[in-house]
Amino acid sequence: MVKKKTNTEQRIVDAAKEVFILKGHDGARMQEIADTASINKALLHYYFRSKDKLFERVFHEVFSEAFSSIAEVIGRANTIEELIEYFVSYYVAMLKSKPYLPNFILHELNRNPFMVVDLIKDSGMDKSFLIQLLVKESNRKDIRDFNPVHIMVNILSLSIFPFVAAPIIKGFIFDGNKVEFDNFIDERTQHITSFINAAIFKNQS
Amino acid sequence: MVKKKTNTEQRIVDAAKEVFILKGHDGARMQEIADTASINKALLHYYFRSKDKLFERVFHEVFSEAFSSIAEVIGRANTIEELIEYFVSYYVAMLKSKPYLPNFILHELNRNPFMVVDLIKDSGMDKSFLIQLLVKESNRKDIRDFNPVHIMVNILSLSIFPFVAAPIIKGFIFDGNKVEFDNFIDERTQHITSFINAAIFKNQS
DNA sequence: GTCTATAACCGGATAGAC
DNA sequence: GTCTATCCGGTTATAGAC
Repeated sequence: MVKKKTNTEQRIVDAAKEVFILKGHDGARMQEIADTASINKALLHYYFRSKDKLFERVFHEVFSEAFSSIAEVIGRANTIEELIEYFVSYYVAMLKSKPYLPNFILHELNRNPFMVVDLIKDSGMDKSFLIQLLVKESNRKDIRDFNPVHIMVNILSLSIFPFVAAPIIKGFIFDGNKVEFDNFIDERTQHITSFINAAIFKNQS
Repeated sequence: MVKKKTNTEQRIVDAAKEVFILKGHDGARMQEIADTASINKALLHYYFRSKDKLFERVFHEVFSEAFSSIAEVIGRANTIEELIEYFVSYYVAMLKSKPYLPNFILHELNRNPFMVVDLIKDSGMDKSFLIQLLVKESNRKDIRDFNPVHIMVNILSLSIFPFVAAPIIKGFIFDGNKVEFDNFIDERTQHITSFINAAIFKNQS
């Protein structure tokens, strides 16, 4: 049986998550984390030896929040239609509830690319299954001739990028109007799936 | 006539650009910038009063490298086909030569969202022209019924995101093979334009 | 303008009492 | 486990000679 984590330890991790997400690894201050957790700096070092160790813990937790169930979602798909639908609806819904995720991960991707890529490889996401499915489906008569890798990148781009660029879309396109932006996000799953389907299927009017 | 900038000043800005892009605002060190420019720290403060002032100068320069000609490119478009072609080919080519740009700007977008959005507004990019063109074109009989804002965001997403996520695509999809990744980028302009065209135009086989 | 030396400060980490 | 007090290295910024 897993030993129950102390209350303080979780409080620290939660506070660290908040500050690291807001300020990034380099911008975050141990003092601010301590203040947010309502404890003192020394205690941070008692639970986690260093800032880097604390960050590592936070990153792993945040990362698995994002990727723990994606492999299973993909695995259920038998056709490209299902893959698109499952993938997009899962990603957009998940990012709607955790909009900070893409920037947090991309930030670390720049500081430490190999570590992040290794984490993705270990996440259970089955690349060969994905490629196999896409290659098989690309032979269908009703589907246009596209490179499966581009299709995969397109699905990711259309789902994730609006969250990465959210302040620009909100500020520039919607003049800071939060309601209009939220509407836009709510329409997004439906729009992306029909947009991609229109692109890859032949003979639709 | 504009006074010619001293050699040293430009050397500092170039060095700062390099370091800030690589390490980000918070991760960059004035010492490293000085070393890169082959001068000493004191001289940095002689030319620019503080780290923040130097960063501001660098950011403005990098930003205008990215956006100075985009407004003119968009302005030449009369139809949605032209808009897509001009926009995608300009962006992908520009990002191919400056792949660091998206992350640098997105990083600052998190630190300072309003400043970045204000810069975009002042960049001469004519939002109403863009919307007007898209709305007009969306009435065409040969075009599917799509929300113009989503189309605009799609064009941006498909063009920019692969550069943002480059280490993941390179590392995870292409197993670190740089040549395959470069090929992928070279195919990208062509792929995106035909993908978007297939999505928005009716009755294509 | 450019340098060396140093001030002033900040932030991560530790010592040691309770 | 939790606290206060403090250390110590590193970083921005300045003083002052040349």
